[in-house]
Amino acid sequence: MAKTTKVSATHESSGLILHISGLLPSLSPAEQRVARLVVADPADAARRTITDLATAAETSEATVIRFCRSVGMEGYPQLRIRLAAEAARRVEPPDARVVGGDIPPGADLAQIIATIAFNDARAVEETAEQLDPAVCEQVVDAINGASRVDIYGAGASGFVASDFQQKLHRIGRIAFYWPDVHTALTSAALLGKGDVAVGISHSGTTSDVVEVLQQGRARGATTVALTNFPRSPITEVADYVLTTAARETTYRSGAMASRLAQLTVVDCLFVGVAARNRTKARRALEVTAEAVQTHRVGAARRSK
Amino acid sequence: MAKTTKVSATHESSGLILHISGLLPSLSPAEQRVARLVVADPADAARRTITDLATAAETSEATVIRFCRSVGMEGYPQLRIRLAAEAARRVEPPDARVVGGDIPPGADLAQIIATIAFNDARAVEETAEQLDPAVCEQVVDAINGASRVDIYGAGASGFVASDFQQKLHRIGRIAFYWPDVHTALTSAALLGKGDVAVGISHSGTTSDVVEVLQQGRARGATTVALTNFPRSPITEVADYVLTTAARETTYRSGAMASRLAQLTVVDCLFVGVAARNRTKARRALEVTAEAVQTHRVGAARRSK
DNA sequence: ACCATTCTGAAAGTAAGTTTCATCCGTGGC
DNA sequence: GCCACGGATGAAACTTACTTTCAGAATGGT
Repeated sequence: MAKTTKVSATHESSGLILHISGLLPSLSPAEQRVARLVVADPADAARRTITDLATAAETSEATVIRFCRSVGMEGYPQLRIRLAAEAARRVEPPDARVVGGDIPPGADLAQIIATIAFNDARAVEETAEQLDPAVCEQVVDAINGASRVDIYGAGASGFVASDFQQKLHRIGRIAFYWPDVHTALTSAALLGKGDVAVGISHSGTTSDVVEVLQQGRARGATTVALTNFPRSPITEVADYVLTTAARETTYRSGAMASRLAQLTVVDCLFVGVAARNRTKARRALEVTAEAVQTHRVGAARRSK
Repeated sequence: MAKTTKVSATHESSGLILHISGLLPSLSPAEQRVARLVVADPADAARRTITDLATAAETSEATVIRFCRSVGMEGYPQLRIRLAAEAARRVEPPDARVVGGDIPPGADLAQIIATIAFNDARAVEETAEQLDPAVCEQVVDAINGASRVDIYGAGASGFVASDFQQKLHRIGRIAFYWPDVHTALTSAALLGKGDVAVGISHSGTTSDVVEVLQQGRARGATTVALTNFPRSPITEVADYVLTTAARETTYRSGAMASRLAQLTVVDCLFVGVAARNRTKARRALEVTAEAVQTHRVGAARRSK
């Protein structure tokens, strides 16, 4: 019987729309059509009856109901009122900055900056909003109790993995990051009960990372996935799933906002772990800070 | 002639609840009972079915419908979504969270998450706000015209440097990141006019980075500094200075928010460069994306 | 006491939402 | 190439929610 994978359920009142767009790739085609309508204009969707919406999505009512269930709602009326609530909450930014939108061709730098910052900040905020503290807590506990933590990530997610490793190391936790698949597999094979393996992948489909995590799990380690898509392959080999909430654009394929969201989650876990052992962590930080002191040059008035 | 009590229709999105309490005295007793429930807890009312609400108000469904009409709604479902929307709107902003504040000792994870996300998002937004588009433009131009770009950074800033390098590389620009000081110095020594050297340092005092940037400048390269402190040593060896705006806390010495701010700036520069040569950059991105395709596992049907 | 008017809920009626099920389609095994 | 299987899908049956109708009860004026 499976180790019940606990997807951090979008919790309480907010983030449904994000949750839906995260789930989008894992939905069936007909459901995707519904989802797109809903995401495109939640307020409008809330106004429609189920039959109406089904027609607009060129599908049957049954599919709309299936869609409701897929995104974790009981039924259509429930979805409807949640959508209304969310639509009301987001008092859309007045200007024409399409959330998650592409950068218009003729954009000048000022526009580009505004758009990127807007999307990045959003991704961070929304990720935090939908992050389930309970799941985080369990992950923190796992890391805290681990004799060793392995962190995996490829490409852009590799930087995040590396960053996490370095952070844990600075507070005296034994953590590793393996940029190379083979070494990573070897390392994962040596994990055991009480150890923790963290896999980071924006898409959740990076086979290398999934494989390594799988390996770790097979050895009895507690596995954690950090991804943007709660139903992606990586979540199937994870005991705990933490999701980011970045709506990526086409042009910014590097998954830019996603990276920031990942870092935010990493920071939260890090502070969580550090907070568990406050004095020790602080000492460790001070010592490591001192270690690089000689590589600093004078001046720089620290703003307090 | 019936006195069609046409109450000035509550207009558009807001004020329904107020409107209802205004009309309350003019309603019939049974309707008043309904109204009181609704006003007392709109969100709760929105969750109930008409039968449920009728029972709670000790009356019949018919009366609830009459109530809907009395307050200017078409029917119960309409009332329901309006109530949901209003209830959602009236949630106050996330209380006084000290900007840049430390994490309080007794904090639980939910608080930690909120604080970190808040600070991170602020750092990103504020960085974008104070970023000078004109300077960015010049930096973008310099990078765009460079035959080679060197990027330097140590510690946490090293990840950012590395990230920037990888991004530029993905769109076909020749860029390097040197994690090691000696190699970096060697590389910097080989820079020439028309090349660009970028130094990243949160504090602006990392001697390794400053030295290398200095070296690059001496060789005639255009130098760019990315730091949080506009008066720090690194700015003295830079032709262009880009600043982040992160207010760091004491405990979070890892300069967590700063890193996100740096990444945002990097993203802006990157998109700026990419936008200069749109089709070529897009092609390059597509090619590199394809290159990793075989390392993805199925499932997650990507929409379109 | 009587009628007119309004209020009210039961019950009938209609529309919305939900379930079931047969069919279809693509995939993988033989 | 064929077949079995499983998921996806919509038609139709079904259930529940919502709306209307209507007759009785309450009120209030004469």
